Amino acid sequence: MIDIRLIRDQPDLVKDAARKKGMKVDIDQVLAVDARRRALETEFNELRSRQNAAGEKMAKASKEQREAIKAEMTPIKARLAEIDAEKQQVDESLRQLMLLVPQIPDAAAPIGASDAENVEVRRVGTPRRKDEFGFPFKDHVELGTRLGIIDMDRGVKLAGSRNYVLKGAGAMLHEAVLRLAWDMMIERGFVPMTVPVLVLDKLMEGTGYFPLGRDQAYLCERDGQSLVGTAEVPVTGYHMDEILREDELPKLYCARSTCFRREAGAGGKDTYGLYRIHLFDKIEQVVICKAEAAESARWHQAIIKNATDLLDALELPYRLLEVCTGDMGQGKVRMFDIETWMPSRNAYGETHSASSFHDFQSRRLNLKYRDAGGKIHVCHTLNNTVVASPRILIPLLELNQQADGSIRIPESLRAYMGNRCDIR
RNA sequence: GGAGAGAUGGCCGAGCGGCUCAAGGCGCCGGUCUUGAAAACCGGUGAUGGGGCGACUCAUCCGUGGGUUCGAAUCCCACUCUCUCCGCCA
Repeated sequence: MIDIRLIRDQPDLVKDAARKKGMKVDIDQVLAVDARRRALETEFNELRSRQNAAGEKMAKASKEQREAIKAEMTPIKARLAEIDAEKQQVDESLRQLMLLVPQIPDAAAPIGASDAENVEVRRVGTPRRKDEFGFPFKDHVELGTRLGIIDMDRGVKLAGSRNYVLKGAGAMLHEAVLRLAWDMMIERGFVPMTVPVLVLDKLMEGTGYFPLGRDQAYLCERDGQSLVGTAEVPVTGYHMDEILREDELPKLYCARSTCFRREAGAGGKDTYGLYRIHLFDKIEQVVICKAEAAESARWHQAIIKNATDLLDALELPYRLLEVCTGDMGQGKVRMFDIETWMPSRNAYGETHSASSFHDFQSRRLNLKYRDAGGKIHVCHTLNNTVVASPRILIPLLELNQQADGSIRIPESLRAYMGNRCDIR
């Protein structure tokens, strides 16, 4: 949600944003409905004012006067009922329209139509191609299956396509990367939380996943709840409907959650292995900060660094991409993806996504703060993956494979793996 | 799942059809007093939307949504949530 006053004052700016993001939204319709809403409100307020005045007189009126006032109020009452009915409809349709309006992308964000136009910022580490291992390369599925730590077939047997089972050292490695990330974030001052993963729809709407991303979520419609695709939803929504004090900002949170994604529309894309799956676990970092672009931008860099530091600790090669307007999504001002090198794909694959929303989520969530002078502002929010597993196991297993099919465990993970140095 | 109680401003809490434009207290802010602080005393202190350059002004908000009424925090209905007891249970 953006400030409706911005649409009133600079409709072209908003139309331009929609164009850059490749979104269809009728801004003129928004303006028309908004104008109607205000007209109704003005009339309503006027009549209500008269009704209130009549009510005061009524309290100390004689019997005859009362009858006169009643008669006078009858048509006003009827008109108020009419206005109220129309206003409810208009309010709701305005709300629905506003939920579709995009956030204005940052001027620095590359303009483009799809992920093909994302811009590489930098590469860190040296990618190794399949033929550079000095022995026959095996992908993560083959490695994991041979070692008995990944079981794709039984995952599908239990839960259908895009499901899997990790066992033994595979389950341990999954847990190890999450623990490493968890401990690192706590050390950096982020407050760890456990949060609900089945949340009310208004939280999905508040964080911007509904209505446009509704088909990506598993719905529990009977209960008005949905399974989250990321802990970002409950963590960012944690302070919903609150007015925080400026001196308690920024709020730095991290949470682990299981993430549920329908992957609707993915069709037959990425059906192989642990890449695109319906369920995974993730440590997510969320920042709620003051409504200042520079402050937001600083935190954006900080949460990106948290993620790249983790990848460095895992000894994985990656690249940082700035996501273009057409690929960044409705709510975002600016967005960076981190892609980690995955030899089996012979490419970098997305493992992290760092987004800055400015006030987009906070407006939907009614999340504000009061500054020292008592003035109220809408917060800014940001989030980024710290680590998502098992996707991260793809490069971790593939890049650490050894000639005999065993897996070397990076040093940073060994403490979480019973001090083992390898999986064999 | 069964029975009962409750939901009021940042917090506690009164109000149970029209002097409530929500009492009182706490907290917070400002002032007086004081060497300074505390205490005491005085004053102020919500959100949202509309209108106005502005001092302002109008409306809405007492869990949510309906209803009764000239008028609802107050009466009626439904729902949600919280607490207590019982049952079940990781």
